Amino acid sequence: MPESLPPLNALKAFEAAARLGSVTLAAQELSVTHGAVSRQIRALEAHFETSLFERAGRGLVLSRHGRQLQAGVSEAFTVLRASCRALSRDIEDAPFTLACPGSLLARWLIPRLDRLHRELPALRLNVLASDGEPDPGRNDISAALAFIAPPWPSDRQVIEIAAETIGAVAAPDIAARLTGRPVEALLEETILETASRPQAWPQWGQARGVEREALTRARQAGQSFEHLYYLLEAALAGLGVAIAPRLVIEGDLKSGRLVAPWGFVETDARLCLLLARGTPRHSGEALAAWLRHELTAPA
Amino acid sequence: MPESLPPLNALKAFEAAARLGSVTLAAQELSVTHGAVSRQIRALEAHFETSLFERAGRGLVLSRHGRQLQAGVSEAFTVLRASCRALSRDIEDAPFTLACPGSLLARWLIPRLDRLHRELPALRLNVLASDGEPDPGRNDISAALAFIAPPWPSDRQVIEIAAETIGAVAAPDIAARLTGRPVEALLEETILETASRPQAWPQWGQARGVEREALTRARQAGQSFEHLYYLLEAALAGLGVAIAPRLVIEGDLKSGRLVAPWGFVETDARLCLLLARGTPRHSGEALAAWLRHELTAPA
DNA sequence: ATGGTAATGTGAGTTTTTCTCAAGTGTCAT
DNA sequence: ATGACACTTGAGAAAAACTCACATTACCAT
Repeated sequence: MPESLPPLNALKAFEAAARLGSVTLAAQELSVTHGAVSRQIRALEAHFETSLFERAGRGLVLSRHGRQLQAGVSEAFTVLRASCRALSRDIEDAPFTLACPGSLLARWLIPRLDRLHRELPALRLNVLASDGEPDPGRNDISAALAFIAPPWPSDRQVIEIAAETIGAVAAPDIAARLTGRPVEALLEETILETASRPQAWPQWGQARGVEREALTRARQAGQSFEHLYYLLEAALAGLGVAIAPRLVIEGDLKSGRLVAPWGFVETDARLCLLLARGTPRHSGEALAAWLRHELTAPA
Repeated sequence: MPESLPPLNALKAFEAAARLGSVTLAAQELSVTHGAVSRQIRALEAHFETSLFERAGRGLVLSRHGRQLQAGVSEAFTVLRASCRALSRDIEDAPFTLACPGSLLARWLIPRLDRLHRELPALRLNVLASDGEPDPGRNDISAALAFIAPPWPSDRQVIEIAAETIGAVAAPDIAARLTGRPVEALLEETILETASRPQAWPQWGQARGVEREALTRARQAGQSFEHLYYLLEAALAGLGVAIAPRLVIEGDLKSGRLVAPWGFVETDARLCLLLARGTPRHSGEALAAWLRHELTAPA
């Protein structure tokens, strides 16, 4: 059972003092007072029951035992410093891998990736689509972008980016029949939704005052898709009225390929960045700041 | 300026946990609770902003970064353990060098050296005569044996062995003229003393009730020697009456070569073992215990 | 010599770190 | 399910480390 190590902080003080030949200089290097270093060295001498330095008037000189100890300790500390430094560099240089729902990735993030790379080059961002679960169990993912509703998971850091707004959207030909008419007109159309967000229509409906029962019946008569991506393709193809986060379809609204006859409502969900364990906080904050800016900018 | 070392105690906990693959086992090895080790590892992960272990259900597995760190750290700790262990061994095995006043060495210690070596073989004792200063400035001396009066030096450990007793002694032919007579008979003899203990005669005289002035005059008429060793040779040669510690002349008393007509008195001085800086306390205590035993034993 | 400077050593009190205890959570095996 | 086991975590206690101020010692220039 390897034990029998001397107090390590005392060794650190000794190593510095031995290398610099001075308690005072060692104290400066370690950012403490000389008294602290002096005490640590005494503690080490007490541990070994020997004197490590000869007190030579104004300065210190290593004793025979001190020299012997320094040989091993300085070698060990050099190794330690080198490997810790190497690890820090590797961590610093590691690419930041962001998992992102496929639809958001394709429709919102990818068009902005070039600018993101230009404005945050140090991040060395990789993106990949996370279909299904928003939570990165995989080890090589630094963070995940996802719409999640409270309560947020407590086992990883969560950075809030923006509120989610959702709305009913449809291709222009369908929308033409709805614009300007009361919300109930919706019930005459084919309702499209995703299995992953069963609360989306009810939430929107409540905010817009659609009768709950009627909406449920209309949904049952409509169609459900596995992913938001397919839902949006269906809406674009004119199959019916879909419910979708504004963010994802922003481009489609602008180009006129989709229209939201009754606008958008805010939900309790938020667009969040979920940091994986061990992802540097500042990297996550940098990305979050960029995302926020990009969302509020007129662009 | 080499700095940028992670917290060393956290590294120690990490090293043990990585080597043993378990927080609990590491805690046992380090003699702390598993909670403490867990925290230290978290601190290290926070330092590097990465996760060093994958929490694999019931146990821990090193992550990629953890493995990278372990490589360097375990090497460094191996070096550290080896060199500290080597130093401890060297210190443990180092011979114990005792400085001792020449007269005490020759007349008391040397006759007992053989037994001392036999009874304390682990001490690996060397002895050398320290003429003059009782204080070992020399680096290769582990301890010094000396009669010293309070106050004792505060800058080194002092172990008290026994009270000093001194007495007036003379060769048998002189002593024959004194034995049985009052102390004042002393004043008619040649007084011998050492320059190194000018207080010896006055102390003895006061205890025995000799008039101070008369004694001072007698001393001025007598002879002073540089060392106790010469003083005793003079006494043995019948040059006069000497004052000497009982311990030093014990052998001479026993053999009848010296006689103490009025016995011995205790002084405020003590036979002490002065430990040099860095001498293991237990070595000093062992020697002191042996010396005490030898002094009180009938032998 | 004498005073100035520069270094280490140390006593007392405070701050910071680390540890323990106890409860919480998740996993595995029966 | 249930118990055993292992890691995590919050709060308070214990221990270590640090700072401050002063003491001590040696060197050096005047």
